[in-house]
Amino acid sequence: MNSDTRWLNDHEQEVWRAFRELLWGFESAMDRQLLRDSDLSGVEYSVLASLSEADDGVMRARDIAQQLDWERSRLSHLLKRMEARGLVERVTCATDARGFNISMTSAGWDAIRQAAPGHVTFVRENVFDPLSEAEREALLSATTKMQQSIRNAGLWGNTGRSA
Amino acid sequence: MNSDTRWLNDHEQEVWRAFRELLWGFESAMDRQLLRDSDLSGVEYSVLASLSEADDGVMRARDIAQQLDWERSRLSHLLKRMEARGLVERVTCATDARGFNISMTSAGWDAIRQAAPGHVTFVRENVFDPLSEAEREALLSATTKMQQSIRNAGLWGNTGRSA
DNA sequence: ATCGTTTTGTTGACACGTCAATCATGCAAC
DNA sequence: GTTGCATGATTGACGTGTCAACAAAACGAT
Repeated sequence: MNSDTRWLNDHEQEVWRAFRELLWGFESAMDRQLLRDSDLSGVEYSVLASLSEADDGVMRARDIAQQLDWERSRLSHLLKRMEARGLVERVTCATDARGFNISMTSAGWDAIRQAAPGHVTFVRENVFDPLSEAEREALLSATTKMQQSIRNAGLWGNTGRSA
Repeated sequence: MNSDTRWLNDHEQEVWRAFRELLWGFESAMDRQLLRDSDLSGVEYSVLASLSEADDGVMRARDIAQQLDWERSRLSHLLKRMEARGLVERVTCATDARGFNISMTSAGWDAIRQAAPGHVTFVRENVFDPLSEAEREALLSATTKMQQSIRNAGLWGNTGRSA
């Protein structure tokens, strides 16, 4: 991987730079919109959105982590802060004394209900509206392929292990 | 923005989910590769790459921040760590007593020279190789349009102000 | 039953980012 | 030249992520 490195030509540089810029900027723009309109951070929104898809707003911590493809410790740290903010509650689990059921409080429900429309609108206005149908399809196939390639390289996800 | 929210249909959900997954996963995979092969974090690499493009490996901190579109404080914190690691040095600036010249040490040069091939190879293998020419073009136009849209919405970059 | 392993989750140390406050310098207006 | 504002950079508080170490319960084999 030394002198036979296939460096990027000018046009590739341009594509790469645009993609890279979007990569860091999109997330932070989304967080900014969320924080501005709803006082929820992006990660908090993710957790609440997962919970809201469960029937009663209750999930095992393990399942949330798996669904979001997060490390357990990451979730644990966040839940501690969210519990302190009154968005969720940890409830000991009846069927497994190790586990916890994470339950959305009514404040959590309020927060996600209030935040969702603005979030969806952000996605619609900044992803779907600006793109042609062909571009949307290309975006899907391109992202899928890149992800698959990274997976094959063993570099995807939480430190390799599925966690 | 309430009951007239245009929610996502199933296919849009699929596109969005794939894009979102890539958004967080790509960066972290890139960081992982870099850390594994070169003991540099992604942000450290960015700074060193910027510096390496200046003739002598010296830039004003302000210019680095501008080029990377970072907040000054972010750069300042990072430079403190990088200086502690011996990758760069802060040198007082002759022409402006407020400013600092950031200068790459020889250890910094070594690090970036050692890391660059693996990084470029990562990009080549996980972005360009898996995509068709049409997909590469669509990726460029799609990312450009999304970014432009976010800019128009006033949500791009460091807290709005150009910093 | 007990031993070893896996699963579930927490904790602490540290890297990293944002925000608001601070401080000194440059600079322009008067 | 001093007043006022913009610029360059740092700091501290705090939210966030990773990693490694840990503890306790569950489970599977014997």
